Amino acid sequence: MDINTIATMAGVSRATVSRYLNDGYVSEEKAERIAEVIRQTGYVPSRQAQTLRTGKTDVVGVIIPKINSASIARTVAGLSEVLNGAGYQILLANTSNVAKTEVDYLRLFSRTGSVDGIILSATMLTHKHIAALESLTVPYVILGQRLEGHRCVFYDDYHAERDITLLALRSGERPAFIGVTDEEAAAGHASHQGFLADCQERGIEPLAEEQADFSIESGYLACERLLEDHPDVDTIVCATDRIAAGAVVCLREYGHRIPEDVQVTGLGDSDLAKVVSPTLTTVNHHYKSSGAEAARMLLDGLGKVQDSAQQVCMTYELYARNSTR
Amino acid sequence: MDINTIATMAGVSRATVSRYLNDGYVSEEKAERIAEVIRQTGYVPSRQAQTLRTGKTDVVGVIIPKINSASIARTVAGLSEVLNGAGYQILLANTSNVAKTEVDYLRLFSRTGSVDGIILSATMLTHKHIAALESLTVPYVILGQRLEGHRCVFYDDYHAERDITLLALRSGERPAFIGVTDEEAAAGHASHQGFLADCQERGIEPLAEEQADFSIESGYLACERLLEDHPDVDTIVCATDRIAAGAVVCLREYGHRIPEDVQVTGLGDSDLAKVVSPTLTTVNHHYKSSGAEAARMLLDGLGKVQDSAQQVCMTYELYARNSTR
DNA sequence: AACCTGTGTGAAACCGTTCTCATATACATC
DNA sequence: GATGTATATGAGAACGGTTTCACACAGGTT
Repeated sequence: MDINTIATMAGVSRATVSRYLNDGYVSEEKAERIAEVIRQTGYVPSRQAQTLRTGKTDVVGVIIPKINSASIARTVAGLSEVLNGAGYQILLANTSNVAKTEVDYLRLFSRTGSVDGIILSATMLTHKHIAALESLTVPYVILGQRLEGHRCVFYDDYHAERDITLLALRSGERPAFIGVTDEEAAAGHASHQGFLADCQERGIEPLAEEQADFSIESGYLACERLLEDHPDVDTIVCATDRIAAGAVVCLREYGHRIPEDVQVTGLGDSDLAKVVSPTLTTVNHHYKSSGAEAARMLLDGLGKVQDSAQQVCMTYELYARNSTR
Repeated sequence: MDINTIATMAGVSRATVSRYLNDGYVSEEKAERIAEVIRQTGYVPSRQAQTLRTGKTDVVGVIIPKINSASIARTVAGLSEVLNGAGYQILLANTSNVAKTEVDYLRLFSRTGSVDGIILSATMLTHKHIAALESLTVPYVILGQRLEGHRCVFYDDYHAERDITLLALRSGERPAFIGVTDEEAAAGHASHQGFLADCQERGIEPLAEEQADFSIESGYLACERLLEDHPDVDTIVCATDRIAAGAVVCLREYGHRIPEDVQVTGLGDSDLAKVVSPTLTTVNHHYKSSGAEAARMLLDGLGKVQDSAQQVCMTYELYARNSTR
C-alpha cells in the first residue's frame, strides 16, 4: 500500500497525493477523492521513505547509563513528555554505564542519520566523549553534567551536599562520608567536595570516608565497615538516598538510634527517603523537570522552539526530616 | 558522504562497496582499497536508506504506560539487555496509561514501518487493543497481561496474592484489602480475586476494601480511611509494595505496632520493601527477567532465535519479612 | 490583444542503499 | 575445444516518498 496505489485509485499523480498530505495546493475535488481512498485503504505513508527524502527522522536519541534507576527513569519521563508533545519519538540507548558504549552510540546515532538530536546522560565525560560530541552533526544536550560551551542541564550537587552537611554539622561532631567513586562528576566528585568544604570551614576533621556504589546493599555494607572502624561516628553523610537507606537499615540492625546516636543524610529524594524510618533528611532534585528542560533545550537546537538557555543549573530543595537532629 | 563517493574514491562500483559491507564477493585487492577509503572518510551507511531498501529497521517499539515506575523500569532494563544484545534498538513510547494512546502507537509503529516488532506493556487490554494487535504486520509480545493465542509474558498475581494472604491469615482474623482499580487486570483484578478467594476458603468475611492508585501517598490515605472506619483491623493486604509502604508509614504515625497490632503485606518487591521498617512481607516479581523473556519471545517472532514458548507465566517468590507475624 | 498572477497539476529527479541480472575471467572437467 | 563452475564485477532497477520544474488555465490588468 504505497503512494502510487493511492494515486492510481484516486486518479491523480503521486505528487498530488504527496501535496495533499503536506498542505500543498490541491483542488477541493481531488482532495476529496484522495481523502476517500485513504480512508478506505487505511494508508499511512512510510516513515522510512519520508526520512530518506527529507532527512528528518522525528526521533531523538536518548543515551542513558541505566534505565533501572529512579532518578534516570524520572528524567526520561520528563524528556518523554516534552519530546512526544513536540512530535518526537525516543530512541533509547542503555549503556550500562560503559563509557565506550556511550561514545559508540553517540557516533552511531549521528553518522547513520537515525536521529534528529541527541540527549546524553552520562555520569562522566571523558575527552573521548567531548570529541565525539563536538563531531556530531545533530544538536545535542548533556544531561547531568556541566560542560562549558555546550547545551547542558545539571544538578548542583556540590552546594546541595554543602547545605545538607551544614545542617548535619549543627549538632554533629564526628562526621563520616559514604560516597561513590570520584570519577562520577556529580554524585561522586561534587558531593564529596561539598562535604569536605563544610567540614573544613567548621574546622572539623572527617572521621572517615567509605565508598559504595548506587545500591542499597552497598550502602549497608559501607556503613557496617564504618561502624566497625569508627564506632563513635555521630553523623553519616551519604552521596545518594539509596546509600543512606542502606545505612539506616544497618544502623537500626546494630541497635543505633537515629538521629539520637547517629544522624544520616541522603541526596536525591527518591521515594525511599519518605518511607525509611526515620524519614530521611535529604535534598530533592527535580529530575523530571530536568528532563523536560533538557528536552526544551534540544527542541531549541532543532529550531522548534525558542529557548535561549545554553546552560541550566537545576534548583534543589532541602528536606529536613527525622534522620537528623 | 554516501556510498557513491566511496565507490568513486576506491575506483569500484557502488554495488561492490555494498557487497563489501554485506559479506558478498569482493576480491582481496578491491576489499583493501575500499577498507582504506572507509577508514579515511569514516563513512557509515545511512540507516534510513538501508531500511527503505531492506524493510528491516532493527528497531523494536516498546509501548509502556509509564517509565517512571520501578517495576516498568526494571522490565525495560531486561528488554534492553536482550534486544541490544541482538542488535536491536528500542523506540520507547510512553502512553501515560491512556488506552487510546496505546492503540494509536500500536497502529503508528506498525503502519509506518518504523519498527520490526513491538512489545506492549499495557495495564488493561480492551477489544480495541486486541483488534489493533491482530491487525499488526509485525510480530509482538504482550507484557504483563495474559491473552490466549498471542505471545505474552505475565505475572501470576492471583496466586501470589493468595499465597501472601494465606500467610497473613495464619494469625490475622480481621483482614482488609487496599487495591487498585479492578480494570487493571494484574495488580487490580487478579490480586483482588486472590485475596477474596483465600478469605472465602477460610470462611472469613473481609473487614473492608479500599482503593488506591500506584502512589505511596494514596496508600497512606487509603490506610487512613481504613483505620477510621475499622480501627479493629489486624491485617492489611495491599496490591502493591508502594501502597503497602504508604500504609506502613500511616500505621506508624497513628501509633499502631507492626506486626503486633496490624500486619501489612505488599506485592512486587520494590526496593521499598527492604527498607521500610519493619521490612515488608511481599512477593518478588522477576520484572527484569520478564522483560528479558519477552524480548526473547519477540526475537523468536523475528526469526532470530528459537524460543518455542508462546506464553510465559513468570514465577515469583514469597518473602516473609517482619511486617507479618 | 498581450501580459501578468495565482492556482493546480503531473513528469521526472532525487534521497542512499540493496539486489537482480547480465557478463567476464580463470580454471577444471569431459 | 566445448562445457561447466566458482569467483568477481558493474549497470540499473527497485524501495516509497518529496520536491523541483514546466506548464495549463483562470481571471484581471495594461
